[in-house]
Amino acid sequence: MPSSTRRRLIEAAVRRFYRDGFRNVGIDQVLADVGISKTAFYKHFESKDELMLAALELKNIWLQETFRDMIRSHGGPDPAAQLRGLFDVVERVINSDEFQGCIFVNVAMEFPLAHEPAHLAAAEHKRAIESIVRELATEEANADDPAAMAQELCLIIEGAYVTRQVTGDPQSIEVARRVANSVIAARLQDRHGASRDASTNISDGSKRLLLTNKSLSG
Amino acid sequence: MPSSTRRRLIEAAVRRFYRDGFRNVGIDQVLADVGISKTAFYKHFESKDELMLAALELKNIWLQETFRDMIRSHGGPDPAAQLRGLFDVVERVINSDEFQGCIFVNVAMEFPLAHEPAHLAAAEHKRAIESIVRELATEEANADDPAAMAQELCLIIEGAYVTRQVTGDPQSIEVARRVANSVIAARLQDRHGASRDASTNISDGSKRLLLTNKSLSG
DNA sequence: CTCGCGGGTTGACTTGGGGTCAACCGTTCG
DNA sequence: CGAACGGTTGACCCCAAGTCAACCCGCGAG
Repeated sequence: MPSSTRRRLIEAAVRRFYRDGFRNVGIDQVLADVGISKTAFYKHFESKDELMLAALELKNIWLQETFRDMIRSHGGPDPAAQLRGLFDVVERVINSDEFQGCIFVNVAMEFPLAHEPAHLAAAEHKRAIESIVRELATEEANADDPAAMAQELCLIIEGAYVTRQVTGDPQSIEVARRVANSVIAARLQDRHGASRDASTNISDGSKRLLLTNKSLSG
Repeated sequence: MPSSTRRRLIEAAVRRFYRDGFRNVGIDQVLADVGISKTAFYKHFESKDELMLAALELKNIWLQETFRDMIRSHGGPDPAAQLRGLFDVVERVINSDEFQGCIFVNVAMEFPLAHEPAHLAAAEHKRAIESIVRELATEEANADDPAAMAQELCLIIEGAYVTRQVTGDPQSIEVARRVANSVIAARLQDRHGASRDASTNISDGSKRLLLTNKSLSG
């Protein structure tokens, strides 16, 4: 059993590191959150870096599950609407109270060199998300090239995250939706009457999700 | 006159901070590059933060100029090709030897809180780039909504930068081009025969730029 | 019962980076 | 000449990461 203290450390670390950035957070702050001494900490983790990696791991599986669940819960017959529903998920993430960008992008920027463990974790996470989107495109839509569409949608999602985070502009989801609609329209076969509404600004799924809206992070 | 030493400090700072991240770089490394003592440094700058801000300022004007120049030098009669030419610039940036993402995004991620000076500088830079793109869309193309198109293209560019930086995938420019082509096709009036080639994968301007390809950073 | 062990404590310590300070040096320019 | 400028050295402070020794407590097994 991973000793509930370890868990609590990881969770506190996620919160702190995500909000303030890894290098900006002293280990002491995390320790204060958990109510533990430094010496005790180093019996659970070898280093601050290892704590961060554990935090990323947690976020990684958690986010994949959340993404999958939320997409599934948007089950509808229309493949184009399904794909657009992706951006309802992104919207929830972006509009969550504590949104500070995608934690994996953040960490990849703090550790710019590709070989660093944190950077690798970020890359792996992105691959995982892309493969979720690819599944969706393959199974549920009549796309002419699901893999290409997944790449495109993921690039748009990244753009939405980072634009929102850097500029603070809450419009970026709407921009992303418009771009996504263009891409989806271009990629989808001309069935279901879904191909020619490329520049409608607001997805029809926008209002479907009105849940708690807490504690999300891309 | 800003005392060429100051300039050299800024330039060394740009290199170091960009490659390794701000917090990862000790001031001593920058000082070693320039060949100056710590005390001397603090006669030029109040703090490491101020050095970083100066470095961002330099990059900001430099990048704006570069962007403007490179776009202008792609002057051609076809508005759609003009807009697509934007992505030749992005491609050069992304494929430059020392590409490590957009330095402004990087710094905005290292300083996630919106009120921090570095974060503000990043936001301002992005606004400036967007207004350059908006100019282009307004002057040179028959876009139905230039402002909206500028937002969309900038979001795509961000997506290309960050995807490339996080995953290391050099394909991301091609993905971005495809997405951009969809958007441009959807946004452009149906003149010049430019509207229905939305999913052609490679822009025709790709090969036009074969210059030195050194020292660019988004 | 006691021994070991897991989880925790304290306090003192080292190392490294940001940043300060005092004192000194050489060139240039009015 | 002397002030101002750009530079030096070496000692110093503070803070955060990480180490170490010593101690405490509860608990299950021999």
